[in-house]
Amino acid sequence: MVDKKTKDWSGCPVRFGMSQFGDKWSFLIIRDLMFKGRQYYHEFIDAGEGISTNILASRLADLENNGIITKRRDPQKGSRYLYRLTKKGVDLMPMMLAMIDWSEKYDSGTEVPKRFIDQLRNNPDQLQQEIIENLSN
Amino acid sequence: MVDKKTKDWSGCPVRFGMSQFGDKWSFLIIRDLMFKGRQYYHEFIDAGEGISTNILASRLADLENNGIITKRRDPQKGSRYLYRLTKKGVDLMPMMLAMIDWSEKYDSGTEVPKRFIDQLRNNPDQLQQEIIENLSN
DNA sequence: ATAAAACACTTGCAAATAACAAGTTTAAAT
DNA sequence: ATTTAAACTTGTTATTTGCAAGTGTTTTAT
Repeated sequence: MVDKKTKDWSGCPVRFGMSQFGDKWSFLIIRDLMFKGRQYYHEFIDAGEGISTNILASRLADLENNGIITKRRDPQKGSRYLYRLTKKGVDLMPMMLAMIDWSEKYDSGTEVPKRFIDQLRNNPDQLQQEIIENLSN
Repeated sequence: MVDKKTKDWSGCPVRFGMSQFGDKWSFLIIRDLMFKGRQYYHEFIDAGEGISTNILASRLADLENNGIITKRRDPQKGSRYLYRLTKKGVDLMPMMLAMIDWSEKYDSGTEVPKRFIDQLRNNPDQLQQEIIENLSN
């Protein structure tokens, strides 16, 4: 559970954000959903970040409770669930992109494709539109 | 320590960000420095978020090691230290502003001044300049 | 010059959280 | 009807956090 004690805290927008998605694993799940095309439980597990199954289940439940993702049966294969960003989740994109921009600037080892970072800096609105269109609905 | 195991991880910009400032307390310290004019240890303690002294000391050391803040003696009062954002720290502002924008949109209880949020949405560059000018150098 | 106060930590310990491994449940395919 | 796959859940151990109290350095007061 992310920031259980202050779940209902309100007033400061930074603290509100932290209470909604403010831990490492939540950020990585949102990244997977937003930029990597991952949408199944096993894809998050296999992403290679080393998240434990109980923590993944807990974070997915938190994000769902906070209205950032939805969970439903996969119509193609009913034994598994399909996780998707809601509008509220997609609206985190400017923040995620700002973070990517910053990291690309300060981490020499970052691996953002040149085309991505160029477009992020020259035409962020179009980049965002393209990413949104790529999210299956 | 924030994300000790993956301190030197590189490749993914989101994960890099998480390794540099990716926990609740680091975000709140950056918020204090960036928007609230706080720059002393005791001001972070007194901010009312309930951070423990050991955790604050640990996070300040992490942020300093990561080049996001600097620590020096206060020229006015040598018994205390002055914490400041570096350029690298100030460059987190777009991300922080994007987060504030999102929270204001989704948290009815948020308390961002109307003038701030209007300017954020209409003229973010100017808002940013004003905030930077307010940071004492 | 010495003692007291302010400030920024540091340490020790109990409580909470996360990681790891193994087991359970539900639906699908055979 | 049985087996397999997928998504958890549970139990245990390790790590991190929160809390209370103590320490070291610099400033202020006497």
